[in-house]
Amino acid sequence: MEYTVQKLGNLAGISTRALRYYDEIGLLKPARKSSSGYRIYGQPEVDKLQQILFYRELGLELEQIKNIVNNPGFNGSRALEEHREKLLAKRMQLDLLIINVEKTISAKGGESIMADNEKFEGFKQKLVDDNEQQYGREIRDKYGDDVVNQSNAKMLNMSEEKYQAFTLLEQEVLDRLAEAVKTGDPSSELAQQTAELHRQWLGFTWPSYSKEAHMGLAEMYVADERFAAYYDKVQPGAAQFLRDAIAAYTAQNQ
Amino acid sequence: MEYTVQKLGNLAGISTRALRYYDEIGLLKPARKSSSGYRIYGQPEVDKLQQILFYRELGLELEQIKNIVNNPGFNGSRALEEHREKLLAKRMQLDLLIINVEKTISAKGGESIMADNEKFEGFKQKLVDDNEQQYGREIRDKYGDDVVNQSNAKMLNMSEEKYQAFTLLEQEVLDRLAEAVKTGDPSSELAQQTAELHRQWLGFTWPSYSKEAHMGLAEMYVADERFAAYYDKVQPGAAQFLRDAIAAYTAQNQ
DNA sequence: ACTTGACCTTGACGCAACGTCAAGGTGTAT
DNA sequence: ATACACCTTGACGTTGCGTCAAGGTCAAGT
Repeated sequence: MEYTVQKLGNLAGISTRALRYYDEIGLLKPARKSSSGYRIYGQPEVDKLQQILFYRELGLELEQIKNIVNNPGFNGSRALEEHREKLLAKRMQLDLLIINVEKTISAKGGESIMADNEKFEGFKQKLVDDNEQQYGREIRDKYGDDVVNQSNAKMLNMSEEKYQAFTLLEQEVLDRLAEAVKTGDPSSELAQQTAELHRQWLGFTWPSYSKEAHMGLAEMYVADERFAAYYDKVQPGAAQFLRDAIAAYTAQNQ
Repeated sequence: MEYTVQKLGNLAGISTRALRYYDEIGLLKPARKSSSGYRIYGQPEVDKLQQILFYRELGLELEQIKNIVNNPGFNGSRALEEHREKLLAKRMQLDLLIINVEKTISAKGGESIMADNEKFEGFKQKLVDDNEQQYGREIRDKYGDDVVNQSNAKMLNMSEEKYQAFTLLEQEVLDRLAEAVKTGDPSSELAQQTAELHRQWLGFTWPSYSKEAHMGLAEMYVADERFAAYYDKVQPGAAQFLRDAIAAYTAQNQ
C-alpha cells in the first residue's frame, strides 16, 4: 500500500508539514515522487516512521534519530527491544512524579512534612534519564562513557569528578547493602554503614539534609513495589531492609 | 530559606536561564531583588515552581501555566489532585506505546500480523491526550466543550461533526456493552451489535479495517489489566466479554 | 587591602521543530 | 468546465530556552 503525505500523516498522527520537514532534513525520504511531484511513501517508510516516532517519544532530536535509523547497520528488531526498555524506564520515571505529587498532597493535608528538595523528586531524575535516552547507548558505544557522564554531570550541575564519585557511591551503597542484608539486623554495623553511605549519596543532590527527608525517601522505597525492585535486585527484601536500616540510623542520630 | 537562581535551579533541576526567562515573562517572579540586583526566591516561589514543573511535565505552554498559577483563585491543593489524575492518564498513554512496541516485536518475530494502523496505536491517542491536557479543563470551563472538541477533531484530522459522532459512538459502545454483558452470551444479538458498533468506532481512526487487527485490539484490551479497567468500569468482566464478542463477530464475518 | 574564583546581572544571537500562510499545480467527481 | 480536496515550494514566525559577552558582587584566602 502507498501513501501520500496526508494519508501517512493521518495514519501516524503527525502533520503533513512534519513529513515534508522530515523529507527536507533527510530523516524520512519518500519511496518516490510521482510525475506531478507528490511524495509517495511505501511499506518500508511506514515502518521507519514508526521507529522515528518511538525515538521522538523518547526525547531524541531529529538529527540524532536520523543518524540512527539511516545507519546501514540499523537493526529494526533490536531497536524495538531498546524502545521497550526505555519506555519502561520512562514509565518508572513518571511513577516518581506520581509519588511526588501524592506526597505533596499528603504534606499539604498536614499528614506529613516535606522538605524543599523532596518537592522536586523525579524532576531531577528526569534530567538524567532524558539525557541518557538521548546520548546513552549510541554515544557510549562510539566515544566511551566519559562524554555521557560529563553530560549527566552537567545536568546535575556537578563536576565530572563529583559525578563519578556520585555514581561510585551509589554502587557502594548497593554493594554494602548486599552484605548488610545477610546479617539480618538493620541496626548492625554493616547496615548502619549502608545507611551512612546512603546519606552521603543523598548529599550530592540534596542542598540540605534532614532525617525526616531521609526517612521519607526510605519509606518511598518500600511504599511502591516498582521502586523496591531497584534495591531488591540486590536481594529480595533489600529495600525493606534498607528502610529499616535508615530508620535505625535516623533514630540513633537524633 | 532563600535561594538565588543557581541554588533554586539546582534544587529543582532547571537552568538559571530558565529561571530568568520565567521572571522575564512573569511566570515566576522572585520574592525580591537584593541591593546588588540578585533575584531572591523564598518558600512560596519554591512551591509555585513545583506546580510549574508539574504543568510543564504535562505539556502546557508557559503562557498557559502563567495564566493558571497566577490566577488569584488558584488552589494549590486542587491543582495537585489534578496533576495526579493527569499524570496517571499520561502513564496509561505510555502503557499504550509499550504494548504497541511489544506487539511490533511479536509481529517482527513472525508470531503475529500487524496492520499499518496498529503500528501507530498510542501515538494518535497521545495527540488527543496532550491536547486535552493543554486545553481541556480550563478552556472547557471558560468557553464550553466546542473549542476543545474542535481542537481534538483537528488533531485527528476530522471535521467537528465527525469527531462528535466519534465520541458519541464510543459512548454508545459502552452503553450497548453494559446491556450485552447482562446476557452473558458473547454471541448474543446485543453482543454482536456491540462488536459492530466497536468496528464502526474503529472506522474513524483506522484507514482500513481487518478482522485480524480488530481481534488484535480486542486481545489488547484484556491482555493488560490497565486497559481492561477502561471497559470494566461498565461492569466487572466487560473487557473480557467484549473480547469474546469481537471474537465471535470476526469469526462470523469471515 | 588585594586577589581569586564562584556567582550574579543584562543584553543579544541562534536554534530545533515545526505551525501557518501564500501562490500555484493536480486529481477526481459532477 | 467547475468545485473541492490535496499536492508542491517558499517563507515568515513562534516557543523555550542554550550560549556567549561584558561587567558587577560576594566571600574566602593571603
